Amino acid sequence: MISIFIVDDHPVVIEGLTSVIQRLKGHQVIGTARNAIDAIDMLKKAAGDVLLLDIDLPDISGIDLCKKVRNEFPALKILGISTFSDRSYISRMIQNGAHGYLIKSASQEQIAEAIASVMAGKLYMSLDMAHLLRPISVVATDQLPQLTKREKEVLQHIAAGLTNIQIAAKLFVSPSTVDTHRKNMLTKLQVNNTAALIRLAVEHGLV
Amino acid sequence: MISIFIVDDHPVVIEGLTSVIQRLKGHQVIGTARNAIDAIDMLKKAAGDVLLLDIDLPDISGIDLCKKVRNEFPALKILGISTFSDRSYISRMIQNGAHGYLIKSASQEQIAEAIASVMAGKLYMSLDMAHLLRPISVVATDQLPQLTKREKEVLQHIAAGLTNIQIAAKLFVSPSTVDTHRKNMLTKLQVNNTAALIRLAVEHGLV
DNA sequence: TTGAATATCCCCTAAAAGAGGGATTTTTAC
DNA sequence: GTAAAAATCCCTCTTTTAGGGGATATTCAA
Repeated sequence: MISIFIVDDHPVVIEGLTSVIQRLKGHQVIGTARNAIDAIDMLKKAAGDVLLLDIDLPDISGIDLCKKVRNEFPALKILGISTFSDRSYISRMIQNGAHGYLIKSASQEQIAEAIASVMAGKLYMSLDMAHLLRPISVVATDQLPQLTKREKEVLQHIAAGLTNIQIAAKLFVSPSTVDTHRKNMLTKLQVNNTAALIRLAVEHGLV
Repeated sequence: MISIFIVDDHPVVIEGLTSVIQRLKGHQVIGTARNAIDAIDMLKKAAGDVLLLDIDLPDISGIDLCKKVRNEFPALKILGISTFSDRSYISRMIQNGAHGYLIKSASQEQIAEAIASVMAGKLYMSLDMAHLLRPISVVATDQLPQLTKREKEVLQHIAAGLTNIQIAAKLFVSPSTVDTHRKNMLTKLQVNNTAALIRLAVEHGLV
């Protein structure tokens, strides 16, 4: 008997998923929660085998919750769920330890298959999602020189197309400061202009 | 009986894969090729069910071959294979129609599983590869303003960190020309500096 | 064959970024 | 409590980009 816990802020979705899962042989829903705090509390009492986790939650994002759950309940398999439009979050879920991703409009068969896949220790990803994925750069992200918090902030704004002066205004610092951060990033990452910097940043998921 | 065709320029790899597959019940290797031309020729005679396709081929890249095979043999399931270091090509394979991706160091079990997955119409992706994937931008790439061939060339070089003068030297044109292309791209893509341009380009896989 | 798109080249000015340098304060970690 | 790291700020000078403008040859499709 596979025990499933559902976290989603939409009661309708919880209803729907629960009824689909109840119809599956050998599967049971052992609990549901509508926000992250409740979810953590309830999981502490009974974690089950598979967690269906919505990406949009009222308190903290499903992505952060995913990371937290992975740390506290390493045995629990996590399947991210969301509507189609949230696709840009899929991989952040996976990078934070999710074992697969399911769209809310999935069929009963797909849901069963997804659960079976993650229980078997595999990644579940529907084929129509596959083409939306592209690999991050060959150089592992964790062997990149570390950027400081402030540098990352500046980087975001550079990537958004802002100039040093605009960034300075946003961060309430002098343009000189922004310029210094920018130069330090160029040095750290061994590139010599913005184009190469942004390319590196986007390819490594820093932006 | 599942028929498998192997394309790889390394005889050792063909040997290895063949012997692994021969040991699997219900699987047979119906042909092998060491380059794309031979592969196409032989596939026309007997295509089989699954194509194990190396990314590095001497004549045309596995990625292009993948696209070609998809058009000519739509029923054939394609599993990309490569060494670990080629991971940056994985998704280009998938975007060109591959049904999964296998590393050459995969175990017999993983190979069997991959074949079974693609035969079942599913995507096969080993979990340790999953974290290397990130979704492409939410905005569909095909609804982006079209760049011309020359603009794309210039874009590549900008993304590589070259200045207009350096690009001009590479393309044997005047720096003014490069500058014009650059400005046209900024206008077309509605961004106002290089940072935003490169971000857009990388996120949409233009680079 | 003719017009639109593409590619090529030039001018100008102003703004922004890159490459050096140095310096101080504030945080953080040991 | 101290040393290292991070964040802040400033200077000069040069190179590169951005934002205007305009012009001509070529390619390509209708």
